[in-house]
Amino acid sequence: MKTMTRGELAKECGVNIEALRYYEKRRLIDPPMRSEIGYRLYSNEDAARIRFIRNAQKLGFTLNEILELLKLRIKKNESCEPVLEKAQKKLNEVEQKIKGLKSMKKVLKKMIHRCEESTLTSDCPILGSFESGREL
Amino acid sequence: MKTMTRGELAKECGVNIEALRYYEKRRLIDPPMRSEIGYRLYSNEDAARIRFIRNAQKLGFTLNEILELLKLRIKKNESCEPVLEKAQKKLNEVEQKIKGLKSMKKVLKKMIHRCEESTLTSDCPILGSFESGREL
DNA sequence: CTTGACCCTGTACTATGGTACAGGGTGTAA
DNA sequence: TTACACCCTGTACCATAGTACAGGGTCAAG
Repeated sequence: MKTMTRGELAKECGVNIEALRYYEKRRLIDPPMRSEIGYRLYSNEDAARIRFIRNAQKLGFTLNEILELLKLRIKKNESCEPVLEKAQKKLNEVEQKIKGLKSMKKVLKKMIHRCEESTLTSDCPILGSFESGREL
Repeated sequence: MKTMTRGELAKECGVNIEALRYYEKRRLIDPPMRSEIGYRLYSNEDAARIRFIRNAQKLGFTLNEILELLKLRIKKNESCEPVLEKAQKKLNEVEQKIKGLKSMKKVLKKMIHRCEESTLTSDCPILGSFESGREL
């Protein structure tokens, strides 16, 4: 199995090298293997995890929430129930977020549309459409 | 026009009273009118703004980004161009976020589905589907 | 055989987004 | 008229999520 050092992984995932140590401390990634002289050796799975973390953060999840997401898996001979429940809850959250973003998208599109239609010298009739909040 | 005090607005929007002062300092809301004895008097538009801010935060926008969103409007006799450009950029961001959330939703749904299908004593075949990150 | 580019640990500092007083004013209700 | 619930300002503190050293080890190239 191919392994990476901390610097390599940081580069590959576009994160600061110190963030990797921080994620380890926060238990978002397992303590990686170590080389003979004590260097961390990361796997491709670690890289996938880091990318997952960054993606989820951009979508508005906190590190604690991401930890919960990452723990959502079933071990052999254990009941699915608790995982199912959490997955259901997360699914709801995700659907709410999508809904919110879709409203935002709609308003932005309307705005762009109106901008493009009006001539540059006339005023755009958008004032008040966004901050009214009624559409979110 | 009906006005609200700080406490009333905070209650209505479900935010801490001090957050309102903070948003004012960060220029996310305009300095509100004051009563004779110096109390802040907020309008319904202020309330809408506060709700917008909270919504946008849940969707992963920072206060600076939200400020940009809120500034996206066209004043009379000004060119649409710069606003159009920013709106376009924001639209892209929003669409990316939706895409990411949809992937997450797909994985969660698959998980829930598999959980529901399997009997409680058998193992769920999910191990590794999520943290691989390939689906995001 | 030392210089440079990595890595290690521990600890301190930072930015963002609040939250919590302290010390003081106002206005109504008992 | 005083007690209480509000409001004001300023400033200090807090959690989260990093980021940046300091002080030290390893190893390959010049």
